[in-house]
Amino acid sequence: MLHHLIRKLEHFTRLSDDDKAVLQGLSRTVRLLEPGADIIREGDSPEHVNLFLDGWASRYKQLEDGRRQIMSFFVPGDLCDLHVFILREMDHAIAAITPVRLVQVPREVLLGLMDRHPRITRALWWETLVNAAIQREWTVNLGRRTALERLAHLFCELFIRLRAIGLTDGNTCAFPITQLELADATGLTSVHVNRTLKEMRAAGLIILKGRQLTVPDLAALRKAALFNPNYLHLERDGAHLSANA
Amino acid sequence: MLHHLIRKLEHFTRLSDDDKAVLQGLSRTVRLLEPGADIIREGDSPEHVNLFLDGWASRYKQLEDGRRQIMSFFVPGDLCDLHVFILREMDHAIAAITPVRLVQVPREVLLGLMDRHPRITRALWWETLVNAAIQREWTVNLGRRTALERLAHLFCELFIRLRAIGLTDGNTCAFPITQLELADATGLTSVHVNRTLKEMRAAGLIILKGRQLTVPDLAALRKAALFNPNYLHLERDGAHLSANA
DNA sequence: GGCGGGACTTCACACAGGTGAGCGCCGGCC
DNA sequence: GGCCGGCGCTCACCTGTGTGAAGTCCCGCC
Repeated sequence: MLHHLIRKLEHFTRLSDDDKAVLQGLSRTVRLLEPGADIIREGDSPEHVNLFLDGWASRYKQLEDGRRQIMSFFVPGDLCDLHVFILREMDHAIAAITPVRLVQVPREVLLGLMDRHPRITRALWWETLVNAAIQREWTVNLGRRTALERLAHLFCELFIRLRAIGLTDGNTCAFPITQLELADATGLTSVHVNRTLKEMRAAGLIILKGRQLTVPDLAALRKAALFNPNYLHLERDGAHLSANA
Repeated sequence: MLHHLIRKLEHFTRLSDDDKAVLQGLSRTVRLLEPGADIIREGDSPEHVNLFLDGWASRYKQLEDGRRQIMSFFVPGDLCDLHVFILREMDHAIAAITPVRLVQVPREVLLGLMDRHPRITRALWWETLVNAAIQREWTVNLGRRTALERLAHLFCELFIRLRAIGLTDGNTCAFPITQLELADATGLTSVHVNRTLKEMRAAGLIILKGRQLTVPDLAALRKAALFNPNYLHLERDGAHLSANA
């Protein structure tokens, strides 16, 4: 059930069989959500940490006048925010993009786990730090990259994140994001996203069709995006995972 | 020495005298930096957690072609990243804006503290969550706000953060940021920042002169920025701090 | 197998913000 | 007390991206 999370954490550290069993033990109280459903709303009181098993979701904020910004995407194996329950209320919302299957980890379970399993705790800290780094990189993306670079960067990031958990097939992966959502994530309009995708397709940078993304030449896409993967803090392409790669 | 951090944490929870003494005990190995000096560089291996006692600093990234984005500002009482030392290398740099005085907290000290002082630990988690929320808000700022709104939002945020640690004087605070730095933080050019500041001054939203910011009407500035302070997760304007406000 | 709605695509036009350059002020330094 | 460099400020012009609207495609549903 939790193989995506485990596989991701193993990019940072080796986990013992016991560690893995403990993590697997988290998977009670599974929650299912339909596309478009809110997982949590602004103003709600966070009670547990959400862990995504399957499906994609987005974290977003909406300004009073309707302008919307997606602040991050969740893919399988992602954790919401370690310790969110410390906060009194959510300052943003999270919505399912595709059908989503997630585990709600109660605070006591999480705290107990962090109390007793130092290796897992360190791995979860790593996860937290990487998420912060991703958020910072998005800041750079929105602040200083052009439309084409922004989109290329997002494609690179998501492709590599998915590859790290084994959800790519060669140079292809699922990509269930609409152009409107891409616009809300990159600070553009859907019209301009459309124009720019056209340009990227013409340049042979991506093939994007039927909720599937193909990256014919990752190096070229990286270059177009000024993409530097260091902020994901993966051990060089999962070197120590080569056994089961 | 650490009153800014303590004052900030007390917006989240009451700390015992013992807790405060423990925090004060952190202040060894103080480091001094000149304006412009790098506190840590991209590629460096983080060895300890930096805690800012005095002065302002910025976290930034530079693209290959020189475009620069400031991803956050550090003010007194701010912590760099709890547990950074878990990562092998920095994915960005941090530079002093003014003369900076900071404490380098070694990993063992920090881990020991988090082992023995649950209340402090919870407060530090809160700090971490708030920093993540600030980073997300910057994403919204860059993605969906206009130039004037972005600047107004930044002024609101910094004013309120400074007020939370007692570094405002009425509706005035220190503001040692150049227009170029403002541009790098808001994803604009310095020319356009200048234009926009002119407009904001004309509208009576701010008085900015000689490294000092005055906010004649915070409510008006908030409105202009579409600013919602919920993401800072401060107890309503330091309600429980009223004793020493 | 037709209908409806969401997603994608395109167009003509508008404007926020970028570009490159130049000037003046001010404070630090020899 | 003069020089120098950083910062603030302005200008004329340019362009990347937004706006509003409309048409098409495709898939799920009755």
